[in-house]
Amino acid sequence: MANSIRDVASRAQVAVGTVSNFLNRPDRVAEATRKKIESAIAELNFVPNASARHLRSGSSRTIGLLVPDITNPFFTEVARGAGDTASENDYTLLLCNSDEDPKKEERHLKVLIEQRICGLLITPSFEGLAGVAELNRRNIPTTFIDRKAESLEQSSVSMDDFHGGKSAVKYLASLGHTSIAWVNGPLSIAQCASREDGVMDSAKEQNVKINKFQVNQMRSQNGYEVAKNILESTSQVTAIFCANDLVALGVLRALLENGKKIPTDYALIGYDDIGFSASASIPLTSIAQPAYKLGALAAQMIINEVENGKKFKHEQIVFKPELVIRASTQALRN
Amino acid sequence: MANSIRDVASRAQVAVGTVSNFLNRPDRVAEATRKKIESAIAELNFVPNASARHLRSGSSRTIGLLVPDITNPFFTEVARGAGDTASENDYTLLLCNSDEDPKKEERHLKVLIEQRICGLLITPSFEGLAGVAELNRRNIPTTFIDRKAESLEQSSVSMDDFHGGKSAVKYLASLGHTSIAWVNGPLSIAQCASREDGVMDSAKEQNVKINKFQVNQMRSQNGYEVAKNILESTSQVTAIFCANDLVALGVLRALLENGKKIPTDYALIGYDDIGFSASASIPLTSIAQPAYKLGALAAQMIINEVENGKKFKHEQIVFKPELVIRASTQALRN
DNA sequence: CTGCTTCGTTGAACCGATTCAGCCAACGGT
DNA sequence: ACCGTTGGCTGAATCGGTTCAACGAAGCAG
Repeated sequence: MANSIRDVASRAQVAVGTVSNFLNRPDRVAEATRKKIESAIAELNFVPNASARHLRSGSSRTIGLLVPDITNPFFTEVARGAGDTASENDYTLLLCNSDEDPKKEERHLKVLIEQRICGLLITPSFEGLAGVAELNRRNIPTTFIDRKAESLEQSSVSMDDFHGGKSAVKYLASLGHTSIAWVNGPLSIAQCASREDGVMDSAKEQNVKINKFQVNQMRSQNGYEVAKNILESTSQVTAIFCANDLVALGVLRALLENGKKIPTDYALIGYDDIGFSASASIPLTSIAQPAYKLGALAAQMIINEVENGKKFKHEQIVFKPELVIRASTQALRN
Repeated sequence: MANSIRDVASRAQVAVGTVSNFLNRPDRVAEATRKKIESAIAELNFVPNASARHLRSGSSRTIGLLVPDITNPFFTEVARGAGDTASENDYTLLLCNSDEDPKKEERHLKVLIEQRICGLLITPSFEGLAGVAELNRRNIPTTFIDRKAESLEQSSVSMDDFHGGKSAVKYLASLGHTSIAWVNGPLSIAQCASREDGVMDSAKEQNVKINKFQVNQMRSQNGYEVAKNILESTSQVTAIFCANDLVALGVLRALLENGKKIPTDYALIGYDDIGFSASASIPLTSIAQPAYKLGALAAQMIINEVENGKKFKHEQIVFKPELVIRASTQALRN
């Protein structure tokens, strides 16, 4: 049932080395031989064994992708991009979800090392993960996604979060809003910190007042809960900017339940531009991040690094996010 | 850098076989020896090579999961469940997304065979996939997810779609609705066909009139588009039941844009109960499917089958979906 | 005709684990 | 004292590919 390359060789009356050449460098095999091998493979229903191949060749042609929350459509898109690119280049993508749990993350990292992945794509959610250091020690190329690498020795594909935060506030200011609620996640997450810097920077420039609110996790439920605080707060904000769309959708639901009208009572902006934002009942204005592209490019970069070794020069690519205007924002009437 | 079991053996002054025993059956190794090996492993930073292990042992401890749309939160949850269960049992999960494209599906199947997966979890979206037949020929256990296996020789974990369709209509009838729009996906998808059977069965029982509508893909955008047809249709439906939540959310958006009120003008029900439905701006009544559980159980079953071989007896497990009532439905006023 | 490439092919060694027959105490029963 | 058993350990063979030195044949130049 499980046929080996030797079965193919004997059936095609050639040496095993020739079959291997046929598989990997078909141009080195003469036409006639090629045909014999082709039909032998077809008759035996032969499919090469990836483990054996990896073992001897030393290269696994497998790249790992470790994301903190596969439930978030943003990462789903990243995974699609990375997966497609991997497939196109005949690499296998091993997708792991840590659920924002450092223990799971470490365990996955260990499995990835056992699999001898040739490269890792990761959105680091914790600082100083032991597993990542381990990867470095083993010289396994690592590329950060959605997080800029500090070291020039490492590649990353990330977004300009400062710019994203800044442009949202600038846009709201241009609509006439002067008092804005800013709902952020934990500042320990690098992305959140940068967005906040952008927000504050723009606020100063535009002479706008920012009211800060905070959620512990960037999920819809947390947005729903924090909305009460916004409604109860004394300061009369007229616009709300949330650090991601999930939170914004939660806020949106809470506001509507309280009889508020969007965008008339409050303008609302999210971040990420996940698919659901466009088809939310009040389509959400959002800061769009090209998630698919992020994943695809990161995969391409790590493949280049794997294949070119020393010659490869690391890059820290930063995309500018784009404001996508929808129904949840409009000019302030007064 | 890449240490082998032999390096460990020589460092610990034992035979390679002993190290292998330590790794796989620690109870057969004496306490003193165990300690020597442990410290050798720690000093050398040794991590076993999965490829070598798989090659010799014949078992890959890898299970494949092939889903049609990783973008759909339902499948994301399935993947989480399967992934967690796999991890807990020291299996590796290889998650593949076919994007509803038969070509991609076949390619992934080929890769999975190369990887010599010991079991496959799949939500078949096309009939008679060549790749699946190939798996059978190679005696690789396959478990269907969200789709009942026809053969008693095959396991499956699925939902009672007939019941789901039936209970939604029954519930709407109990609210006083007598004219219902039923928005279904392609009948070639088994789940859609069964739900429709349930809908029609219940309609007859409850003496309710069903207006059928159809979408080609079960995504939000398609729901948005089909809503126009519903609004323009001459028959005065007072309730709308959609074959999944994504479609229902699209319909919801279109209705609200047209100034309709939910649930007063129309009652609306979706299917799947994805996370977004609860936090949609009009929280959606939906037929809940335990996606995480589906994935987790399917993984557990395939692992049992892999480990128990012939002794294993196949099961076709069918869950009953549950109606979750939220704000998008209420009793008809008249 | 000889020497030099080039092309296509060969087959043994090797990658790093697991497996298993076989070995050597140590121990207990008679 | 002898034998059988058991527990712990050994190391060569093996899994199924890739790699590479070597080789024969063909083609070509001088």
